[in-house]
Amino acid sequence: MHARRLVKRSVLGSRVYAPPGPAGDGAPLAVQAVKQDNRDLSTTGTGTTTTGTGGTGTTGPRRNVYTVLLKEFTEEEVACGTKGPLKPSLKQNSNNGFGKGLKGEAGGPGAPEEQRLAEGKRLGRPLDPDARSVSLLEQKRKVVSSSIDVPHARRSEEEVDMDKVTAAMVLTSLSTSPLVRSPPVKVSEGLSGSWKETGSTGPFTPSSYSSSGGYWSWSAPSDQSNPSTPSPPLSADSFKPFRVPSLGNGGGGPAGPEDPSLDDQDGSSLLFDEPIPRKRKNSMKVMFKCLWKNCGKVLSTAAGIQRHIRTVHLGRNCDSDWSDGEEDFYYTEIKLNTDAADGLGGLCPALPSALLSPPLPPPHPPHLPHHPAAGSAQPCGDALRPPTQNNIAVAVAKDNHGGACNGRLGGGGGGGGATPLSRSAPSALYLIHTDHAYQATAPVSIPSNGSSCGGPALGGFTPTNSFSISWQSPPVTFTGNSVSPSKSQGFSEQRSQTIAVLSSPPRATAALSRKVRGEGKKCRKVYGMENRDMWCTACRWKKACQRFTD
DNA sequence: GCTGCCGGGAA
DNA sequence: TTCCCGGCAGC
Repeated sequence: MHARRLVKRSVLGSRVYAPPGPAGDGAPLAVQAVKQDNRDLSTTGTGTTTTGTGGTGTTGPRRNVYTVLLKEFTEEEVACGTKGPLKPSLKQNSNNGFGKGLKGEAGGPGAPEEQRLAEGKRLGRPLDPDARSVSLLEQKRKVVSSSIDVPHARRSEEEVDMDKVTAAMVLTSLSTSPLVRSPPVKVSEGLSGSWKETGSTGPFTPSSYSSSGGYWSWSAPSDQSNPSTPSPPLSADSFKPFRVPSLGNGGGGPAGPEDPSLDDQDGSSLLFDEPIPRKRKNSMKVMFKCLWKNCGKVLSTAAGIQRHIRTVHLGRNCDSDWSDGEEDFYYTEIKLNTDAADGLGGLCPALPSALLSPPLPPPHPPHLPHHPAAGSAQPCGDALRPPTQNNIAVAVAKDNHGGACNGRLGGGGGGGGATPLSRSAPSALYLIHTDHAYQATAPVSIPSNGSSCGGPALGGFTPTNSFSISWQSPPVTFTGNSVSPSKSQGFSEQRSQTIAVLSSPPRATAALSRKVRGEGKKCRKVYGMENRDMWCTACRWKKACQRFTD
């Protein structure tokens, strides 16, 4: 059971980007497992990433150690799949679907075994702990490591990048997101098994928005194939923070904790186990906006926007509903707050109006992958690679962050969401949900490290920034570069002013304005308590005497 | 402790 | 708007 969980959580087969640097300039990496019999766990130092994987608990006295390696592949290897370890998965999966890919890979001698193993686990049957386990592990290793998602036969660089991004995000989620503690079990499975099948036959249940399956979703129901995960099925909403790739509003970073905002309500609730107010959720209307340059078309359904992108921008056959998910990166989700009472008025206080006032830059549709400005606007993002056609990660991250603070904030900089809709609709902003308590008293501190990271998207929140808002306690902290240089100044200045106003002690002003106590005779003294009815009205009311003013 | 009066609630 | 009162602050 545990072993299986580990396997499922394994990143084997995932492709990730190495951080920009001398060694790995974003070169695609594949996580592979190398079996090393009888090796001590502590000696697995060959790989970039090491981890003791499953099997240690079921292999008996003889321990097999698997070293997870990050292997590098050239663009050609990844994109063409003509050679190298990735080839099998590419070929096998090129028939549109992980599940199929998995099966294809497992089509060998190990497939039935794997299936039986799964079934056996499902039925709670004990497994044969001996050689069978070993072979199973090897098979599993094969299956997992080779089942790298290859969405479709049409294997363009963009698609490759999408996979990379997905893998990277998964890894990020696994390592950083507390939320992933339980859901993550599905990650590798999703990647290796049923991602692309979510829409149709796979065990995965497509999230409410995943009409195309272009983005990965964890909204897998209680994983029918894996009873070992007690986690209850999460609602589609609960996964919003994770569906970043397709959600422009998405909160923050690639996964979870960093992203506060937008989906804050969801994200925070997930992070802090706070129930999500139904009211707000119901008041949010979701729209989908095309991010294609100079387009900005807004549709009410994901399918519609995808079709739009597919046909209008990608020039694909409109008759075909087939989608490889590419469209997902060209539109963003916009939440419109339809609840007037809880809408802008309620939210604005959280973000001082001054913050919202900065002149909006000219509409600049955040054209994700193609937008040159985006890259120039965010020179820093270690997690972000230069804005090349390949770099969908940038788009995703930007999109998410823009969403995080979305709206006008997000609409800002380099490629934010300064689209007509985002500007006209207060919605984006809404993504920063606040509690009134916080609004009222919150001492707001915005420690900005003032790095060169001029925020592109709206505020320029980058994955490396930490943006945290506590909805429970007044202190609200914004850490990291939240805005672009030019904008940040105005932003911070105005903000500080606002803060000053907010924090100004009422008492102090009251003391200054408090009427100096009159030393003269007052009605009370003159008439005494007995003749109170002779007092002036003010005196009777304990107000400043109007009769004997000083 | 007395007194002036601000802030705010109730009618 | 009027009436009333809790509570703060000066003395």
